[in-house]
Amino acid sequence: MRSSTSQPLSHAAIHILVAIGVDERHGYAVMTEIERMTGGAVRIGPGTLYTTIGRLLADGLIEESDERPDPALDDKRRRYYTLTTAGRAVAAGEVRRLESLVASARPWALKPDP
Amino acid sequence: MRSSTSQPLSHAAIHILVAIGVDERHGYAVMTEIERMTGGAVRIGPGTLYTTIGRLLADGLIEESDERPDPALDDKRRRYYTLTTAGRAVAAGEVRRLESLVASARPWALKPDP
DNA sequence: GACAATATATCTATTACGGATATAGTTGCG
DNA sequence: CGCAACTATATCCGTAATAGATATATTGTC
Repeated sequence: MRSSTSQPLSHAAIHILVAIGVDERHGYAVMTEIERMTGGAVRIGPGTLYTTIGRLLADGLIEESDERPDPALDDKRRRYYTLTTAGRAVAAGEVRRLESLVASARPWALKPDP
Repeated sequence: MRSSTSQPLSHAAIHILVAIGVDERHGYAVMTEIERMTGGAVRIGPGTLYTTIGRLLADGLIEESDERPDPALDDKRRRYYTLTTAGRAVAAGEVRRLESLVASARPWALKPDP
């Protein structure tokens, strides 16, 4: 267990938290959204996806919501997740960390106009 | 081997590339700089550091430079590294990817004025 | 009903990581 | 000088993270 730390999240965990933070989602949608959002550059397979979701649940960073969409559009196999307050805080911390990493790299890594 | 792909770099590899990109550095300095730059939040141990440097060398993303600083300030054990052209390109790609990740998260993760 | 796509879940092999350990050069100081 | 503490690189090993394969059930479509 590695609960409740301020340590950096894993690669997969960050993407999953961000995907769920943007909008409540079920697992499979998280997987396809990450691929879509990154233009196919980041691909989380089912193995990583569901084990990471399990860890995030255990750590209290996400939780399953019982709100279901319109039954006509629903699928009973789905499990929808939202960020917890803790999850939002941890995600914000990670985002700030990434932001400062990007800030260090931008000057030399990115040209002004590609 | 995982050479020459456009796949995301590992957590450690990104930080090492950025640290070297900011300024030519030797291994130990990379380690301490990453800790300093992240305010202690990210810590790369020697095990991860030197194995990752080895991989980055093998993949041609960094190279050892023979420029040495003022002999008075030098230490012959040190091995200095710089980014290769390929390394700079890969790092830039990663930075852009992180930038767009941050952009997706900023609206909901970060408050306007902290 | 058949069939493909969606959705979750688990197993296993590979890779990444971090701490411990080893070794050696460097610096500072009495 | 001689010794201790720190710097620096390197490897080993146990643990964690990841990806792919597989299994199984549900849903949508023809």
